[in-house]
Amino acid sequence: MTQAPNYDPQAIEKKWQERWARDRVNEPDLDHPRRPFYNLMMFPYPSAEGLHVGNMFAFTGTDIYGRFKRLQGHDVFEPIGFDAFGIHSENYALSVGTHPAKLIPENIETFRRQLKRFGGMYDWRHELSTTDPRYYKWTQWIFLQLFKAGLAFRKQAAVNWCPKDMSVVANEQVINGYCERHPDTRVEQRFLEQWFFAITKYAERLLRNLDRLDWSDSTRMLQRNWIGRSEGAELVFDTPSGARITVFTTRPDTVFGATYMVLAPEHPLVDTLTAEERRPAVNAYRREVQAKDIVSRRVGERTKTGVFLGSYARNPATGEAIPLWIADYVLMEYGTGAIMAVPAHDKRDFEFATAFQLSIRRVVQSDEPPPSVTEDGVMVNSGQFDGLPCRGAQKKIVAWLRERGLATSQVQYRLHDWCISRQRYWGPPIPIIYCDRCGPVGVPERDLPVVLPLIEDFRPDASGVSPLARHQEWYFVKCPQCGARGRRETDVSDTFLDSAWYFLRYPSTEFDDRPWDTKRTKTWLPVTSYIGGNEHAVLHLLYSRFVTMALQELGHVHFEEPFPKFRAHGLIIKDGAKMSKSRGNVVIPDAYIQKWGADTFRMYLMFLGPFHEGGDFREEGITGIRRFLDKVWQLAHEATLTPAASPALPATVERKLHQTIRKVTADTESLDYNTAIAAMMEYVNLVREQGAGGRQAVEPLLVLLAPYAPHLSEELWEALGHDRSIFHAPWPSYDERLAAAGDVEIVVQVNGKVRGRLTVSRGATEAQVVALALKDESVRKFVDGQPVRKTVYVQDRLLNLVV
RNA sequence: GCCGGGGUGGCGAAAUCGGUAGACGCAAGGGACUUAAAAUCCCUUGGGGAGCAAUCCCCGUGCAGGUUCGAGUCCUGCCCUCGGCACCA
Repeated sequence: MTQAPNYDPQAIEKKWQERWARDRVNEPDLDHPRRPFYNLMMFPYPSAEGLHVGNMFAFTGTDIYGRFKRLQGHDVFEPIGFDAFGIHSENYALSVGTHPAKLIPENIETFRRQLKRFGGMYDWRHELSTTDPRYYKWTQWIFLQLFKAGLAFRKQAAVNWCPKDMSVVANEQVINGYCERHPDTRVEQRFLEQWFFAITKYAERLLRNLDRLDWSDSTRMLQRNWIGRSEGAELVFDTPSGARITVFTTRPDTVFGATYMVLAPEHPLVDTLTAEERRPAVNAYRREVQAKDIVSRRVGERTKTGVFLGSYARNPATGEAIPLWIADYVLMEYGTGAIMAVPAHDKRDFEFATAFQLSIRRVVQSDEPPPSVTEDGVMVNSGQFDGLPCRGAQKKIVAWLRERGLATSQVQYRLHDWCISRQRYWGPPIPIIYCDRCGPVGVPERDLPVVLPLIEDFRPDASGVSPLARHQEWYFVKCPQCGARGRRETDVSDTFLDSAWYFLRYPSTEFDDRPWDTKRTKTWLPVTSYIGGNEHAVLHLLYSRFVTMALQELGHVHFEEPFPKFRAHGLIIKDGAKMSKSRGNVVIPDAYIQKWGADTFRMYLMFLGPFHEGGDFREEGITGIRRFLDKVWQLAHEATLTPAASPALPATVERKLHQTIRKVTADTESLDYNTAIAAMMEYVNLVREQGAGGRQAVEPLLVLLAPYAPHLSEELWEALGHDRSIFHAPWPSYDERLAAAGDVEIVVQVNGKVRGRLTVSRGATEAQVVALALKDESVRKFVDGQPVRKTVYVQDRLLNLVV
């Protein structure tokens, strides 16, 4: 036998990466595709540490799917770009004392090299970076469209202020009261004028559409939770002062048990409702609460505090006068900022009532001591509603109060409007000019982009004003409407706005006169398949959906959901913990690729565990993949020696081949890459065992393997005499009959316990199998002469004899 | 507290509809080849027990019950763990 060349991954991977680039195999015809398939992965943030294995895990999984679709005959567009603006980049730049405008291009260069090295099927013609003025021009343009439509607006609001970042951060970037990027820094409460996007206007649609999106359930659940829909009613409580207090409640059936009321300390009616003699105490309490940061108010001390206002409201159901209080456990941002307190049936109200000795009245019968929150009980102490199940009573009570104008059905959402202002430098300037006469005016579209000036002193300070304000010649500008001296908005926009539309830009990167080309967009969007991490379930994915919906309403795109199909991948952890620089457990793939080659490393990551679950990175298993690829290498080189018309495969190998094609096809489609790889391994083991190599056994295998190990498959495909890329080959088809042919082993149970195995031909009847089973010695031993009372037969699988 | 994943050998994991638990791989042990090692190939490998042996029996998928001819899978109640939300009315 001729000596096969050694498998040298470094050499063949270089060879094929160069050839793919030369022959433009990864560049579909964007204008005339026959079967367009937009295969998208979440683009990376180009950190200084470079691509880590977590990125590579996600990108490999996406790339395998793209290559699989390519082999199935689709024109696959798999673009790549960089999410390079943002506080994260800026903080890093500050820490190393280099300007981000210098640092980011270097990082991107590293990422490019790594992404090319691992063999991603990227169309580099359409690379983008969010920091490119050619890109963020259109980020600003989107802001202006939303501004014109009234969907971007300014609002004085309690915002989260991170003292480390020295900037406002969105609710989504606050984790348990701590800054997402500074887990040891508590976020403070500040009142500032900020730009918001009106995402809450779309809450219902964002929620409802989830039902018809083909998304991972886990992701949909996270979004549902985040949007936080509650059904209930708004009830009106009159006061002697004439002021009416509206409350939101999910339990209008308990209104007879409302024995006091609580307003948020910031509630606008507090002044009106405070009795003169209580004013000092009330004001002191309000100051005390304001001094607290959002965190200690929300997640810190849960001890109930509050003060009595010295006045009363009338319970609309009972007509009783009930005392009015303010307390910081009621939040101005949710509902109406005021509640009716039902201490018998709400845990928080109960704690408060107990602390301040307020009366507690049960209105739902229950065996538990108060507070009982059950909705299964029967109404008591509730006038004409006594005896009704409280679920049914909800509607009746609302209807009864509605007649007097004291109730309306109401839906509340937990979702807040999206605060996009950042008092920082490294982002797209918000394209607004303030004029004393005209107010905030949008920068005219012909003047876009508002270029981020290259300033050396970009360090933020605690003033709440962006560093851009220090740049005088940039700051002062003529009002586009009246020509008077105006001032530019100095805040930049949230980096999540950059990433909320990048998928729209990819197919149209060469156009500078439009954000996206209508025809290209009609051809390629919405995105056919999107794969990414669940850490973006409520940030990026929700924002992108909102921006797309708004753009659709404004007539700029033809669809309202950008990602009809989304799959969440798992997380690669290390030693049981999330990889992070601070833990020092970040794994960089370069050394592994250097040692084992990209193909081995790609497959190793996919074999680690289920793609949607992720797994713990440990190096040990990698040799198993290399051994497998060595075997494929050897089989293929042996096959080059067999004639083109090689003899037919033995029946067992042929059957296994068809079963393997079936399984690899199904598993790759569902992203179950670990079991697809296992199936290919089984097949190779069988072929070797049977000594049944040859072209017929190997060529279909190489195509199945091509998405996983593209370089190796190309090399072997060429060695077998093909002169076009393996990615022009058709995905193999299987014959269900051949996959099923042959004998089957049937398990014989007696009373549910396995007592024997029979080999019969496929499709054997129950009678035949029973007859055979009763001849089997070990089966007879357990039947032991007793009459068979019942038989259960599962075709081609199992027979159970019950005696 | 609420909402979701998940708990299977020494390890990573498999197991369409309820139908042979542990595929595939790692590690480990034994053997072959070799002067030797590496590589490669072959065998063994959930636990316990019986037997000279081929082989056979019992137990086993977090815990306790249940449904079923049959449960890793379905139901009830717990425990642990990971993730999300959280004074959200």
